[in-house]
Amino acid sequence: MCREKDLSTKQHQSKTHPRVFGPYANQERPGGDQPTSSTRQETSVSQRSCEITRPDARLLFPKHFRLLKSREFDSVLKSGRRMFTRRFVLYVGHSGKAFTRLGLTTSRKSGSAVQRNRIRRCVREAFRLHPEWFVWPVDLLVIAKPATQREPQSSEHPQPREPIFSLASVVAELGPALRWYFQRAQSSGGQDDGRATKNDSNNETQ
RNA sequence: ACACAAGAGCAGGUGGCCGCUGCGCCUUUUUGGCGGAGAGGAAAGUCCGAGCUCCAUAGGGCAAAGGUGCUGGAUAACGUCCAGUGGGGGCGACCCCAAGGAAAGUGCCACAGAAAAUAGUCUGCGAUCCCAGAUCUUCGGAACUCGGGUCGCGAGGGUGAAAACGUGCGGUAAGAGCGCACGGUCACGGCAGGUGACUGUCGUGGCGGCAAACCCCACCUGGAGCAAGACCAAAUAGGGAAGCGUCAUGUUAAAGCAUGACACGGGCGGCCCGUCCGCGCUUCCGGGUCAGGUCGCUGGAGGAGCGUGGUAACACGAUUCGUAGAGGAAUGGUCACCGCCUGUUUGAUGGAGACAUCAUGCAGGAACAGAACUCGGCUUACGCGUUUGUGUCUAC
RNA sequence: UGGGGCGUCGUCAAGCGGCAAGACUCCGGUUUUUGGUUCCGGCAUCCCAGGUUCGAAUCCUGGCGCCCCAA
Repeated sequence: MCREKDLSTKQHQSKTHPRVFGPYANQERPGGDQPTSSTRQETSVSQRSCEITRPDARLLFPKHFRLLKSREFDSVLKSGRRMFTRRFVLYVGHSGKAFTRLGLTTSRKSGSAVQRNRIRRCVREAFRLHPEWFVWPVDLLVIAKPATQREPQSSEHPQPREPIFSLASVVAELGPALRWYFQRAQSSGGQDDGRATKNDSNNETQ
């Protein structure tokens, strides 16, 4: 756990976001193909400006697109693939429905009620504006990290105004992670490797 | 100009696009469209008081536990608010006070100090006696010093946060509230004022502090809380409600009826009175649990201005307004413009200058903080401008 | 949401009005050729702010933080 955190912070300081997940792919498949090199360079920041004023598609987010029940949360937590970013922990599991559902968890350690509302709204808006992230329907669970772990290099920054949540920062953080997930799952032969990836990730964390 | 005190207030605005949750209407009855609404002064902390809901009687008495504590009023109620009394702080505007009882009782007051509370004696003051010394002597003694014994005293020194009311005079062998005058404070009584706390005055008597130490006095408090609770559906599993206590005697063929006696255990979150329940049988069919749904769920001790009454809190009257209801938890994201503040560039005006005002460009900032049943308060967090008042300085 | 409990040195903690014990750690010194051990010394805003008291870690009030429980 702490080893991965050190890895992610070090990668973040070098400002190469998509390479955060590089070591995992190499470790799991030592002699395999690497198809992610061609699409690694395109980032979601360039697509963001045109998507806001896109007039052709309605980007709705009704209630049944969300995870509502406790056992739905438990099933995603038990059988989903776990990923880490700088401020979130992601669980991606199989959706039984024809659409992608989103679940959010912000504990009391991640800030006051105003900050928790801010985190949920930003993540929900990023989920709503980017349906092209999801190649097939999944159940996505986003857990916010505590405020102390969220900003590991805050002592080096003199200004305390830096860790404010904005939509652009959330999109820049979640987009590459989900794109890497779908590319790797597609290359390994479809959606049936949820168990295997979960076991692999557990082996890596130890 | 600076520093402060009190009061009332606001919580940047407008528009475009894309979204979320209720409500109403129309189509469809999966859904879609239109209209309109959508966080706060503290929504927070959960510190008090209530509404509302349930709990086997919330019925009485005693006790325990907890809370409150100057007076009068306001209020549904309050530990809240208003007005006053007393005390304290500040030069002042003004602010603060859990502010009953130490004369009901118990207890404590470390260290220091003689003594920390029925006063007492380390240094002391004084009287008297004894011993010794030296001086004077009319040889009888006189007065003094040192030491010791007895008695009286509560003044001075020193200690301490606090030393047995303070100061002055009298008084005495020495002294002492021992007496007197003035003053402080407390209790009681009289008179005057006030609804009252209390104030003024006179008289009598007294004089350590601590009750946010135990306690005493007066008053108040049943408990749990909307995840309370009600209904519906499904599954699981066997229980739930109502009636009947026992014995003896009398009567009766019996059942039954009447009278009398008696019993244990448990419940009513302590005890007593009081009251309810029991084992088994009979009759009836509903009952419990659960992040399933619906209701509870927002119109209420509601707000605004006006009039009347009241010093005020507040009350009354009529008018007017319509004001969030989520449930893994909505009330948002983004862009543009305007407005505010700070820093800075340039220009203009005023001025000797410092600097001030206006215009313009750039950069940055805009606090504390998110309803979970609802109200009345308290406390805490925090940005801004404004009104009134006080003090100091400078100028006229 | 509701109900409980606790904050004392870097850590574990005692102390319930009168000098803040102790153990481990750390720092400085001593012993030793050196290290360890031993010995000596040091290191506290008693979570914060007010109040009661002569005097507060303790008593009272209000905040802040942490932990636990019920669903």
